[in-house]
Amino acid sequence: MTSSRPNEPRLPGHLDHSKMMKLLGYHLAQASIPTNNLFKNKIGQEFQLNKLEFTILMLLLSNDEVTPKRLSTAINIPAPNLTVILDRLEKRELLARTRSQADRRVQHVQLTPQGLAMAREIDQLSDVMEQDLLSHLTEAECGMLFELLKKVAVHRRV
Amino acid sequence: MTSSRPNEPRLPGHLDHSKMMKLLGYHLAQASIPTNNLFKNKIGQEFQLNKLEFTILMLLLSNDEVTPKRLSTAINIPAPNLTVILDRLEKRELLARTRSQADRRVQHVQLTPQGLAMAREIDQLSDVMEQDLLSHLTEAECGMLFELLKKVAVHRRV
DNA sequence: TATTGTTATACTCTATAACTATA
DNA sequence: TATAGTTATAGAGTATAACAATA
Repeated sequence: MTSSRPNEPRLPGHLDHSKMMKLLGYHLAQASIPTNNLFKNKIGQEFQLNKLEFTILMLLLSNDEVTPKRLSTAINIPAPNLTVILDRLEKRELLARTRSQADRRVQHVQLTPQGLAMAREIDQLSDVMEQDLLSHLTEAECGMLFELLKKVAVHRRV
Repeated sequence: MTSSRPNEPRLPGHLDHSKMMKLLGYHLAQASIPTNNLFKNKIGQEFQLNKLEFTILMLLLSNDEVTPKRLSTAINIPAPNLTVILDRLEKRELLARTRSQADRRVQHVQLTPQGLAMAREIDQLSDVMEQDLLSHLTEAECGMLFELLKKVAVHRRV
């Protein structure tokens, strides 16, 4: 029952996890632990933002004429959930929603001055965070890792 | 406000996501979409297992003398949540909990014959899933990707 | 009749405190 | 007094159906 390779590295708890070490999904999850923790410590906690909220602020920083519809498509969350998130960010006066004149069903979502300032700040902070995270990798390794992850991500037809 | 690189690849919803494309965490999340979907379609749905339950079955397949304590340490979930998961799997008669004779506080968690059969089946299925997922990568790329992800995962001191 | 966005709701996951039984 | 495991509970995150307003 126990693994035939007793010198494999083991999990905390000293359990053989060789059955998972062959799975990409497991490695992705393991690699996500430090990135998620770093995000929480460096950005999430201080600015009271979760990953989705962070992403929304970043998208608003680089795009005009953003609507909830386009956002929910882009980040792949159901419209009702996005409504709640936008409510939250609007209540904090980080963004504002205005009705389109051309089509009154549509809303335009824009950063407020405070939202813009915060978005710029966390954008810069994310660069620092990234340097820390990737300090163990050479620049070549880093480029390779990103390219390989993109190749996996493209496999989106499932 | 809009990105200075208008020919960058864009997100569904046609949004510029250049601010996220520089972040490892974002690439990990994007790459996790197909792996998670594939897991759900090939294993999760048919066997009614989530990722944690799958991991637990795999750990039980390769380890003896497993206790809830060791499991909760290994997969890093709070003990109360593990109790609920083990309850669920025990009710399905995939595993059994027995009191240790040496220390009656401790439980030993073991696969039942059905649990063992299922664990072996999903272990083999996970190999097939993996082939599909990595079919876009050469063997060298695949090895490189795993090594780079391990390097990132080691960065666990955060 | 279709689309944008909202409300209401339910289900899962995750996190914490308080408890029991054993040592 | 400390440890293994449980109970109860609260909070996030996620998903779906039904609705209002507009086209």
